[in-house]
Order: sequence, then structure tokens, then C-alpha cells
Amino acid sequence: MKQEKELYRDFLRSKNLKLTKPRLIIMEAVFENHEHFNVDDLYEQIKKKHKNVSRATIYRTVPLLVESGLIKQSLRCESKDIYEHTYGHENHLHFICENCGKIIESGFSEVANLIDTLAEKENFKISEYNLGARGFCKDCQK
Amino acid sequence: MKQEKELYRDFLRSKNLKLTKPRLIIMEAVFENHEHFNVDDLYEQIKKKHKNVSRATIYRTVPLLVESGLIKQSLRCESKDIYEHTYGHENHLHFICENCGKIIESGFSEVANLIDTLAEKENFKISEYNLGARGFCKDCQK
DNA sequence: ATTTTATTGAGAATGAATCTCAAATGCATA
DNA sequence: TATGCATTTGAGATTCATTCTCAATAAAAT
Ligand SMILES: [Mn+2]
Ligand SMILES: [Mn+2]
Ligand SMILES: [Zn+2]
Ligand SMILES: [Zn+2]
Repeated sequence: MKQEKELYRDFLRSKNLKLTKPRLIIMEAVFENHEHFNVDDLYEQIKKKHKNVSRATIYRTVPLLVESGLIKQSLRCESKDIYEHTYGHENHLHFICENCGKIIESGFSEVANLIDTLAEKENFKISEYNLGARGFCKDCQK
Repeated sequence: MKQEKELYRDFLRSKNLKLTKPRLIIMEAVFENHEHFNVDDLYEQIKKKHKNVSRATIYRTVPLLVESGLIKQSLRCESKDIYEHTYGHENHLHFICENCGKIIESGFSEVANLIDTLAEKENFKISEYNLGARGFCKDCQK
């Protein structure tokens, strides 16, 4: 069985939550898709194969996936929260093009190390980094 | 006349926008307050002195203040967009406590320099940094 | 002062996210 | 495998930050 499925199952069990069919379908869909996504994207993707998973359940499940460490919330886009699966992927930061919406991924660890140093000075315990920038990609600088 | 007022006036003129009473009241309120704020905070603050500035006008004016460079949008908090006046202030990044909501400001330039280097590699032109982290402040680590 | 044009306030509309609740399901136990 | 109970689900209603509409008003240009 895939790593992420085991991790998910263990996470749910550790919180006394049931491994239900919708929860499994949602988790699998998240790993089938390698793009950044919002809840509606995910809903549309799932609907193709499984008629009976509701938006409400996706809205309820996404925070569980975040808490389990399988996915991360990313910068919001068009006033919707966006996510990406991160389990098994290098941490990275995002450059978002304000013109075409393209998301460019870039390094992370150097930046994270620096932030860690600053956080330590403040006795702040980081649970989630929020690193990136908005601007214009190569193609949109006319 | 204060620097920021001149800058604002010039900005508005350059976009053929009128320097109206509400626009002036809103801009002044933003610089009277030295905290991070959301639109509703600002509305309540303004209402104390000026009865006739509507939420709609504040919602319309805040993006102008952002575009003029007088204020910046910061991390959102409790599903509301939050802002701070930044004109005349050092750039800085934010650590936000997930428990008590406290916002801690910290250095910036080292991090920004690093990000600049990464952005350059991608030919990405940054217009706004998004730098910070969520986690737990000194007092909330029990 | 008159004309032109942008802006305003008030309330309606939008839409992402959350909530409600009766019906369905997972899972522990016998 | 069948039973019992707590959790979860789908569907739709609700919330609430933000945006929009539009007739009335105010700023600037003439
Ligand atoms: Mn990414
Ligand atoms: Mn700040
Ligand atoms: Zn672009
Ligand atoms: Zn705290």
C-alpha cells in the first residue's frame, strides 16, 4: 500500500476518525493531481469518477489532509484557498504571476533556515511557513 | 503638509481620480492607527469622528491606498484581509500566532535579498513579497 | 455659475466556506 | 455474521466578507 495511504489511515486512527469511502476517494484524488488546486477543482475532478461525494465533505476533509501533513495550504488565488499535495515533495516557495496566474516553484531551504533563525530570536515556534511573492513572470513582463 | 498626503494626492491625480473628503478621511485614519487592521476595524475607527463614511467607500479606497504604496496587504486573519500602513516604515515579515492571533514583526532584508536571488533565476519580477509564518508565540507554547 | 464626470451611501447581490440534521455508514462487540 | 452506537455523510440552508448597483451628490473643468 502506498505510503500516503498508510500515513492517512494512521492519522485518522490516532484521532479516532473513521476511514470512510469519501475520505479515501478525496485523498486519492489529491495525489492523482499534481497541480495546485482549490476545493472546487477537486470537486470537479472527483465528480468524474464518483458521483456521490459532496462539496461539504471535501470542505470537511481538506483540513484533515492538511493536519495529517499530506497537503499544504498555499497562497490564495482569486479569493479561493488553494492547496497542493506536499507529502514526498521538497518544500518550496511560490512566485505567483499577477497577470496570467502561473505559479512558479523555487528553492526553499535557504530561506526557511533564515526564517528559522529569526523565529528563534522571538521564541516563536513555526508550524507553517508562508513564503513567496507576487509579481510578473518572464512572459508577462511585455 | 505631511509626506503621505502629498504622495496620495499625486497618486490620485496621476490616475485622474478626485481627492474627495471620504478618501482623505480614510487615508488619515490609516495613519492615525499603528496596528494591523481589517476593513471593519477601519470602519469602526472612522465612525467615531465621521458619521458619513460608508463601508463600501472604504472597500473601494483601500485598494487605492495599496496601489499608491502607502499601505500593504498583510497575511489574512480570521478570514478577513488585513492591512497595515507601511509608508515610512521598514519592510518586515510577520509571525502570526495561531492561538492568540498576536502578530510579531521581524527582520526582512536578509530574507528579501535571498528571495530576490531566487526570483532572478526564474526571470520573475517581484511586485509584492509574501513572507512570514504561522505558529505559536512564546506565551502560547504552554 | 454651469457643465461634466467621477464618486458616494445604502442596500442588494455574490460566492466561498460553514453549518444543520435526518439518513447512512463504519466499526466494535457478541 | 448480526447488532448497536457513535461518527459521518449529502443536500440544502446559512453566514459573512466583499463586490456591485444606481440614483443622488460632490469635485473639478470651463
Ligand atoms: Mn507548489
Ligand atoms: Mn507589520
Ligand atoms: Zn505570467
Ligand atoms: Zn500566542
